[in-house]
Amino acid sequence: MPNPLQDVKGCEDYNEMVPTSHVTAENILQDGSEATLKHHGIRRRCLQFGEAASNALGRNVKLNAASNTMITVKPSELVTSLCPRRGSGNFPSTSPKPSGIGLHLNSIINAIPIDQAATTGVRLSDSSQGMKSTSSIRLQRMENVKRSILSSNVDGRSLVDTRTESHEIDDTVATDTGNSEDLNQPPSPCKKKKKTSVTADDNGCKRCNCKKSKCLKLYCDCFAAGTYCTDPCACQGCLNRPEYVETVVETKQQIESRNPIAFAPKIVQPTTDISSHMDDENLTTPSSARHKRGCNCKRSMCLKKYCECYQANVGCSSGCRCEGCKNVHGKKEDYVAFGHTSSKERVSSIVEEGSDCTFHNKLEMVASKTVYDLHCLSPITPSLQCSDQGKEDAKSRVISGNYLPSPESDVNMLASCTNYTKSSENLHGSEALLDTNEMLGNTPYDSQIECSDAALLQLTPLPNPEQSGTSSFSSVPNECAKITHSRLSHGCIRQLPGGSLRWRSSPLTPSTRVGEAQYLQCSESDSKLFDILENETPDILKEASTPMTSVKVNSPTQKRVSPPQSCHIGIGSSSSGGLRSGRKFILKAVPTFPSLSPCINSKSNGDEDSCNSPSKSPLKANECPQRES
DNA sequence: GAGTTTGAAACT
DNA sequence: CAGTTTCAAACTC
Repeated sequence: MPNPLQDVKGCEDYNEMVPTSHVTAENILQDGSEATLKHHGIRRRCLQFGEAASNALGRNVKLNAASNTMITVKPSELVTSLCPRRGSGNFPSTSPKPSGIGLHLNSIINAIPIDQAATTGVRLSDSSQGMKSTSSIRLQRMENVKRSILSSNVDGRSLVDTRTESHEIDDTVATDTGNSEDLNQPPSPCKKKKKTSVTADDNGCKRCNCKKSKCLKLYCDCFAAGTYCTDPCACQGCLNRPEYVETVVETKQQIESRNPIAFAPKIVQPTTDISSHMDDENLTTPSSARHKRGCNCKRSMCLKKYCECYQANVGCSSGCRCEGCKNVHGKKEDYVAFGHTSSKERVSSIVEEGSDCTFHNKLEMVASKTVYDLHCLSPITPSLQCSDQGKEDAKSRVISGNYLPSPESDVNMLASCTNYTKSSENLHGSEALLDTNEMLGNTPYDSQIECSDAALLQLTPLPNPEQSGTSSFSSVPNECAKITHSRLSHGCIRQLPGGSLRWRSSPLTPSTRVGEAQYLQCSESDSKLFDILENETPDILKEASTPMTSVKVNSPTQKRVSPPQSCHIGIGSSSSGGLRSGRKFILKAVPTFPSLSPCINSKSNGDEDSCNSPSKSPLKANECPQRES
């Protein structure tokens, strides 16, 4: 049995001794080795804007457990001075943050064929067998992680880039080249990566090639995804680095002020919509996911990656303003034809349904946040989580029964995770401090898959000043995790009273209003919820005819956002409120990364197994080869 | 690898 | 809010 302490130590080293390590370590100890691994995975990925920044700042960051926030104590000392420009190599010896490359939420990730996720989900859905395989996989990963840690300690390499344990082992070369030194330094001009048509690395992780934006605009995939640029990026004059955390945060805030959902995931997954139709009849749409704002293609006919919908492997919807749409994943016309309400209609319905405009706004915010979270979760996360909770039976039952069987299961689970994440708002501050990034953003790494409940609870807000003082639950029993987890399995989306969208920190946005009461509710009827939800789900699905419950026109260009509507109430009230509103929203995670690196496999094999959903074939043909190049 | 096309993001 | 510009990815040659 792996020694939790040992792993923890590894994690700490790996994470550059981030102050949160102690807390995490405690949790890990409590949760056992598996949890440890999960933590490990999560923590690995928590070094993005938030943690990475803290790393860069080193001493300047401290944790505020009570508020679930990470406070930059001396922002003024930032970076510009600390961090020499790329190539100077004088950074504080921060270990490489987890390469931001990777699952970029906003950058839609075609990196991973949706079907891969779907495949995984199916596998998991297979209750008994699925769980077994999951267990074995996890065990193997544990070994890999341990080896990675040991290896790291020995040769001084950071573990940060161990996106996936398997990668760690398989991609020795990559690790070697991407040592901490390299990762900590912006790519020097002379070292600039050769530009290729493929912006994703072998793991499907994206990297940018920005030249003028300094990677501080949404043009930059990394920035848009809420991740720092990393060595693989070939950007020039990049300021999207931990060293420039202050600049990054400011820019981010500026952008958010302009568009609160700027950093929200672009793909949303309605739970109930025509997806079945699409899948069955057209075999072109992997899921019912839709681009939240829709595309605006004029000449590409939504058949090229210029189209964000196409790129995300989703069909166009009524929200799109494309012309001559021929999106193989679903044409806009088809979407409308299947009865989806138009964006305006959705807005109207929202207004009608809610008496409080503010409330809806919040919902929208939450939706964005939710989506954000979803992207980072790998399809198998839920099962792993379940295993940790000691409620495996119930959880697995729920998962397999309601969600996993379908290709969208991963999405659902992700959505569930969102709930979970949101629930975590109420959790212990220190626990909630970590890894929001992971949850929010790129979770391409296997480590994400291994998120434990506890790990999920460790949400790390970005260094967003606005966030401080958010959480009111300073102490959260592990029970909470379990409880929330149970909710997680149901894909219920809870509202975040916090309202405003926070970059990466959204899940942690304090939700004292909803939080406590609901939390209690859930606690009381935790076990019942499974049954209740299971029974309800079918009805809900039937009721919901409109996947995109609402559309928000919030940008100058009238881009749309789909907020979650019904589940905000939480499980406790879901039976009457959220779920039965007939509009259950499940935000679809963009097919980020194949949990177990199926993509990698696919790369080498071109195998359909890894990229295989029937619906996906067109896409596959298009993308897998490309990635190989 | 250079150049072109495209559409999102940013700006006016 | 519409039109224009900027930008970087996607694409072509």
